[in-house]
Amino acid sequence: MDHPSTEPCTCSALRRATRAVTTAYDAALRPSGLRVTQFAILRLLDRLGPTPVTRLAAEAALERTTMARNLDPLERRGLVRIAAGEADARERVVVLTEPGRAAIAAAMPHWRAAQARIAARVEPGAVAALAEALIAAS
Amino acid sequence: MDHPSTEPCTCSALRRATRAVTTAYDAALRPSGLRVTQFAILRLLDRLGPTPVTRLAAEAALERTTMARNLDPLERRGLVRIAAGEADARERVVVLTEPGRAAIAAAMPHWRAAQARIAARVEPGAVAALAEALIAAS
DNA sequence: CGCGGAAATGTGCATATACACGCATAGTGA
DNA sequence: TCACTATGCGTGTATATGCACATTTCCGCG
Repeated sequence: MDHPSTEPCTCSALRRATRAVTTAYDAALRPSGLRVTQFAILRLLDRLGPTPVTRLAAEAALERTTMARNLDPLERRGLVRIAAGEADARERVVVLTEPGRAAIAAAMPHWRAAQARIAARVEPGAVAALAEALIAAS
Repeated sequence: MDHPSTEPCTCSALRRATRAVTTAYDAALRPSGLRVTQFAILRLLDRLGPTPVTRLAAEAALERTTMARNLDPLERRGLVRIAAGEADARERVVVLTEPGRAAIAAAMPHWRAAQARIAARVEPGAVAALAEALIAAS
């Protein structure tokens, strides 16, 4: 081999696939005005109820500061509200608002469509399994 | 089901895995001063030789403007050089410099280590196959 | 040769992601 | 009560990513 630059990079392949899939989901969610990342945060919040930023980040396996910044556009649009913690003054508790709940509902059918389009060609379980394995390996 | 927010999102799972893997690769590449994205671009350039930005983006399946901006830090550090096209004045041809080549070489062992760590737990072929399927489905 | 469409870029804007620091509050042991 | 440590956050900086628009240059046709 004249060039070692031909060996495939697992990380790059993964990033590339993620870009493609994300673009597809974002396109599908377009009418709802949400991106898949934002939709995911809203859904998580819906599941967890009011949650401090750090815990929210942990649940999403996101860097804390990343989560905090990802919340900004959502707060600006009134989809979430951020309140000071009651027991602990350091905490900033994120709360899903009614408009936020409505945004989830509005986006849901588009999200399902995207999910279905992918599932038609790729076993969702396979993705989940591989994702888990990759996370464990990292 | 009281909450539809529990159904797993294929895209989010994938993004999460990619974050984890990227973090691992970036950590491994740390000593080289390159990120995995930058390393990938340099390697691509090494494979292709001098290439206009748009074609480089197409090869990497990256948005054109994204590629252009990803080149900025590399150019700033002198790892690539950007010259005006000779035949076509519109083109901006990206060229791998000697320091760029050296950077690849320096990063290579760290990259291999990261690759090996992942490969020990996850079949690289499986990732590649799934990535391809996902891209095709998007 | 001149014109109109196509191709290659650049720019502005918005979000996503993570690391290094620094601040404020909570909790704990002497 | 008073350090000391641990915890929850915010900010600064840098990169990564993509869309919408505007600009420049090329090329084929009349």
